[in-house]
Amino acid sequence: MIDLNFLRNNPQLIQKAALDKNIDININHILEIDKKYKELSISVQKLREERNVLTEKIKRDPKQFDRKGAQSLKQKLEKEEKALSAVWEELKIELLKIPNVPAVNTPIGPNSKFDKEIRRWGKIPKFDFPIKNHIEIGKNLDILDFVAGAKVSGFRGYYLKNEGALLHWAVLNFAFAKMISHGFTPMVPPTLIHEFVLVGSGHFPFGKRDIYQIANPGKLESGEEIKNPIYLGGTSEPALLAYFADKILTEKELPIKICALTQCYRSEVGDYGKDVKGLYRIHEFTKVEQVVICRNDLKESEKLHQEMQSISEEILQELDLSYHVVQNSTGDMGAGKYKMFDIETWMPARNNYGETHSNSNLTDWQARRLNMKFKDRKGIVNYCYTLNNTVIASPRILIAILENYQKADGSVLIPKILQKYLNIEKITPSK
RNA sequence: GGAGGGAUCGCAUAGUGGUCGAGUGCGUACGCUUGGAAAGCGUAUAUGUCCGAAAGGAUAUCGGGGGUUCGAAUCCCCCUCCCUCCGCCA
Repeated sequence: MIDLNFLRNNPQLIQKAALDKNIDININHILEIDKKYKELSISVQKLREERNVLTEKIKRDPKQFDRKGAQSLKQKLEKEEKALSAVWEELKIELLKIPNVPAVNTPIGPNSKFDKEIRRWGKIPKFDFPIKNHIEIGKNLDILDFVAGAKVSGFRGYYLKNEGALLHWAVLNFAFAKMISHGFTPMVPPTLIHEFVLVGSGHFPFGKRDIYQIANPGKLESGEEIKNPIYLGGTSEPALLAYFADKILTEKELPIKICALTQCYRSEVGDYGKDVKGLYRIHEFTKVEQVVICRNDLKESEKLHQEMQSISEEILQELDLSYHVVQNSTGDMGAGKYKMFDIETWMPARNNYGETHSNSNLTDWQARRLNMKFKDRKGIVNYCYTLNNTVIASPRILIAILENYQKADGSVLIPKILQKYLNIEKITPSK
C-alpha cells in the first residue's frame, strides 16, 4: 500500500514505477476515484456532525424531539455512508495494486534478463569426467525418488531418502543455527494463514494463483459452508511479518530480527513448462527465512539489507559453493520491493547459475498493508520498514551440493561444514 | 464433535440505551521529593480520517460485519477467536 498523499503528489513517479514493473494501473483513474472518495467522506463527516448536534439537543430537551427531521437526516446519512463505503472498496482494490517506487539505481527492464550481475564468488568447478545431473546422482545413490513422489503426490512430487533426507535436514539445521548465531530470534510460525496475511505481505492480489487455498469459499461435499478461506504459505515471510500486524512497536525494540524454518508450498501454476524435471521447481520444500523489521530510515534499512545479504553469502561460502549476486531489474522484482538482490548458485548440470536466494528491502510498503508501526523517541508514530531474505531453501540447494561435490566414481562428498550433522564424509553408490 | 461462558484503552478490570473515547489499578514517560534509590506526590499515557498556516476543531473506532434507534461498549443477527466441561487424538 502506498501513502495516499504521496500518491496525490507524485502520480507520474508511481505511474512510471508501475510501467517499469509491468503492473497494469491507471493513476489518473485512481486519482479520480480518490477525489470522489475524499468529497464523499467530507460530506459524510458533516452529516454526522449534524446528527450528533441534533442528538445532543434531543437528549437535553426530549420534548422538542423533531422525529421527522431526525429521521430524514438519518436516511440521508445512511445513503451517503453506503456510497462512501462503495467508493472505498473500489479505491482499495486499486490501492493494493500500487507498487513501491524502486531505488534509483535499479536496472530497468521487463524481466530477469535485465538483472545486473554485481559480483561472483568461488571457482566454477572443472570436472575431468562426464558429469551427471542431480537426478541421476540421486537415483544412483538411492537418495532421491521422483517416481514414487509423482505417484504419491503428483506432478513435481519427490521423496528424499537415506543420506538425501539427512543432507536436507543437515543443511537446514546448519542454516538455522547460523541465524541464531547472528542474533536472530528463532520462530515456528503457522504455515496455514489467513488472507489478510498474504495481502499484507503483498503476495496478494498479485500472486493469488501461486498460493494453495486449503478451504475454498463455498460448500464442502458434506454441504457445510466454508466462510473464510485458509491458505498454505509459500514462504514463512508473511506469517513472520503478520506477527507484528496492528502493533505499534517502540523504537527501542527495533530492529527486530527473526528467522524460521518451515515447509513452503507453491502451486507453480504459471510455470507448467518450466524446469519440469528434478528438484528445481517443486510444489513443496523447506526453507530457512530471515526477516528484519526496522525504523523508517532508508540508510539503516540499506545497511541491514547488506547484513542479511552477507549472512546468506557466508552460508554458501562455508558450503564452498560458487555463486554470483545479481541486482534484480524492475520487471523481476515484485510490486512491493524497493531493492532486491538474488543469489544464484552454480549448478554444473545446467552449466549455469540457478536462483537460490532472494533478498528484498520493501521499505514501508508491507508495513502499511499490515498496519505495523513504531513510535520514535519524539513520540511520533511511523510505519516500520521490512526486509526479508532466503537463508537456505532445500532441496533446491541439494542440486548445487550434489552436482558440485560429485566424484568420478559416482560418490558425492559431504561439504565439510555439514559432516558433523550426518556423521559421514561422503555418499557412496555401493548399496 | 456435544454443552456452556467470554472478547472493553500496553496488562488487569468497571461499565445493560444519552452523564462513555470510556472510570479504577498496574505498567510506561516526565517532574517534584532524595546524598542516591525505593516509596510517596503530581502530570501525562490510543489510532485513523477530514478542516486549519498554526493553535485547535470535527469525525470514526470498546474482536469483525450487519441491524434496531433521533442516539449503541450497552439491545438483536451473523462471523472470527478465546476459555471451561465431555468426547476423540500426535
